[in-house]
Amino acid sequence: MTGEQAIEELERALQRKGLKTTAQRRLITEVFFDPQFRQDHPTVDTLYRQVKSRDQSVGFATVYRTMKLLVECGLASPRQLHDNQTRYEPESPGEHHDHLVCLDCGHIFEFENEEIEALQAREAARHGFVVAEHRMVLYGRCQRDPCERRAAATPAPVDPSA
Amino acid sequence: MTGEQAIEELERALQRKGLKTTAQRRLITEVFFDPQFRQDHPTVDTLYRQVKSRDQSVGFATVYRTMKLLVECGLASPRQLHDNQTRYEPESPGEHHDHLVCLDCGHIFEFENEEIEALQAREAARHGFVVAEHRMVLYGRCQRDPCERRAAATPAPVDPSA
DNA sequence: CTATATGCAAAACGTTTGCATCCCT
DNA sequence: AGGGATGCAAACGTTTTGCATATAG
Repeated sequence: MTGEQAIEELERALQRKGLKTTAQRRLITEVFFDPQFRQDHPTVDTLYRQVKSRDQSVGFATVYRTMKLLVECGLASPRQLHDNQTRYEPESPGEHHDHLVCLDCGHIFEFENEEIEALQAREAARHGFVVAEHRMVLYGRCQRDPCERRAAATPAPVDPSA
Repeated sequence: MTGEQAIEELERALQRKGLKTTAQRRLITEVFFDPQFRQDHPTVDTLYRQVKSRDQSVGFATVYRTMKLLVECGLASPRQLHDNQTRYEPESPGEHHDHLVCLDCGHIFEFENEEIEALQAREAARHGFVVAEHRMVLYGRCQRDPCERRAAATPAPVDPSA
């Protein structure tokens, strides 16, 4: 979904809920759906800085409130990955993916595996559950260039338990 | 592992590290390994209150520090489940399990599924990863008595994204 | 015009840390 | 005796909230 499409969808959702379309909401949505963030799982702080650079007057709280709003509208999903900050990613309805986090460089990969999801559903059923959603994060070491070099030298900066 | 066994193991680990056995560490470990907590995934706050009820003088920071210590000694594992509080569970070496959280009553079940873990490893390998650890939480609805009744009546108190 | 949204600052939250004191070893 | 451990309170980083003001519908 492009930024423009996202803004349109947001406006439709706002109208449905009787809420207002504002310049801030449009701007934050546009920044969030910017191609540079598509794989980036930005934190609110990151988004705030990006937004601020385009409109100095936007406040912190507005970014927090707008991201919550995007979640409610189904346009974003919050994720708790490797640190204690909430990260957001654009949501494409019907699609689901999980995460692979590199313990050395912190890089985040995405994957989707229907076989695993089927087994999750079966396991849940064994306990009398119906799965509504799930979170799965695998922690390991990636083979990207900066990371391989770093792996030998410095200690892991990522705490998987955090 | 019983509380007594845990304390013994802790003392061995402390000695190995040149650290000190104290009444507080023993008490916190004993409380944490109390049968009432075995399935409970207590937060630091819960543990603190339990500990405090047995020894009024124990401080908050000591519970935090001791839980971190237990993690280092391999006696506890921190978990981020459905809220923003770190929960701890007793660790039995070599064993791993994942969690199933009821969206209605917040009850936490545990499960283990080697088939899923094998698929996770394969998926990671596909991306050039070796999995060091993983977190998997399934959110759904359980069939316990209070929960089934509640499901129809009140909204879900658990936020899976938190 | 009115309800909603905003920006700011202050509060809240879970957690960590500095420091004087205490107490295992 | 001495280094680690404790309790307290203050600091921390992230997120939420109260409130006066601004603005969309």
